[in-house]
Amino acid sequence: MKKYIEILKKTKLFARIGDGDIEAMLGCLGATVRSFKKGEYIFHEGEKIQFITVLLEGCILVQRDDYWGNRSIINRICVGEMFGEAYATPGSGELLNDVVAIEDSTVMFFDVLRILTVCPSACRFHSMTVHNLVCAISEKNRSLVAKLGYMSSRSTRGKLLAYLSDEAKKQHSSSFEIPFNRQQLADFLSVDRSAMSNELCKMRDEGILIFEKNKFTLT
Amino acid sequence: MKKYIEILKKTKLFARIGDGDIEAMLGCLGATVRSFKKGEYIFHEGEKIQFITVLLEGCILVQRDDYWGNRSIINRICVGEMFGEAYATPGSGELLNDVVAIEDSTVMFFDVLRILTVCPSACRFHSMTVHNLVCAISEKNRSLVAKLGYMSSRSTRGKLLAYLSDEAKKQHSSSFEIPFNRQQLADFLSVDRSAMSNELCKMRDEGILIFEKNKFTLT
DNA sequence: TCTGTTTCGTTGTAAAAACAACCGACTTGA
DNA sequence: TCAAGTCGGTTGTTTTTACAACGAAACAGA
Repeated sequence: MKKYIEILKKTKLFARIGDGDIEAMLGCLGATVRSFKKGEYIFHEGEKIQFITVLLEGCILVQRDDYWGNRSIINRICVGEMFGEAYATPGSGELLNDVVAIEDSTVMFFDVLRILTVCPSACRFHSMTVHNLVCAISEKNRSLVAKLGYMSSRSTRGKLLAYLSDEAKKQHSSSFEIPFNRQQLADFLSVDRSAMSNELCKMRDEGILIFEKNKFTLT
Repeated sequence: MKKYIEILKKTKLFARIGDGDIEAMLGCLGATVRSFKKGEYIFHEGEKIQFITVLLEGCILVQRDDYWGNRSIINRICVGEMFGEAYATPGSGELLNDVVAIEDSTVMFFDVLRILTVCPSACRFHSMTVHNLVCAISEKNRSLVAKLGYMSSRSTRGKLLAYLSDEAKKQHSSSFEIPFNRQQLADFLSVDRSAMSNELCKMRDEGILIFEKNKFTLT
């Protein structure tokens, strides 16, 4: 466990909690660790889960394949980020998405009930963790609304511009890298890959942007 | 305040908290009430807010108009539901949407900092409220993911079927009413109203569904 | 009752997206 | 180093959507 403290202290869930305290809390929260190979599923659609999870190593996609095989990528989880939190809370139904490792990954599981109900005052940082949890879920909520914003554009170009300009803003630079290859970006924005590729090249020819692989510059 | 207790006790935020205790908490949480006329804005895009709000009377839309005048409806808030919670938490940026009353409405405001940080043990139901808050935000989160699911369909028909079948499931009946008129539904699904109207009629002619105004039956 | 407004279906046209198929550049690994 | 697989761009065709415009029905208010 100890070797993951450095990662955990940078997460939203354990913000403003000291190293020693985090270590003490892991037991209190019933934390467990598991590794997954590239391509392995961490959760399946339809599952009921009671774990909040934090990614310690690797990379994970939250996605969904519909009846006709169209894949839609909801979110990409990077090291230190949380997932599953919305489906772990009491009263939530089954998972609506698959969660799959796209690199060899390590994941830490927390029983959500122990976060929400056990020893709210006995463990001195417990209430801070709950506070952090509220903020983290809120943030996830905002990023979902942002994604709805990209997807509500009627055209492929509109979706691309909405996403790319938001990404530039987030990274405080008109030059930035995106965490997707072309197929993944298309699945993320729910558009056809070739049509998207086409549109990107058109925009490049019009001088709106420059790109090379997954590195983009808005001009 | 007293007359709103009946509504508040049915909300997610005050679940499992008794009438008397709710009344006592309103002061502790610094609750205030304000009324809005139909068409009035409760919050504007770009605002910074620190209030969690509960709708006591009326009806509210969370929406956004883009540069070209395309309106996109994120969510419809009914009596007893909460809004603004994702943008009220510390560290969140400005509001990404407008919040507008589409009927004469009454809203209760709670200072989020007083929920999250004041008297976590002094007030005996405070921690229960925080627990409720986590669950409520999670639920909002899931409904956003569900909406992403509708919108990730490539076709208008796919979006309609995804939304309508989900609504049927939610209301436990193949006959149900939706809370939107045609234009609002189109804005909610980010499609053209006339194209959507067209598609609905085609589906009706194919025997997939029946509808009359905002009452639908899937067959 | 008259009038203006909202709502919803319908139509035709132009634009855009999906789809399928293919190619070349690169990477991987046996 | 050869073969297979991945990735991204390109092209042409078909389907779908957006857009604009109109009309009928229902409704609200003076």
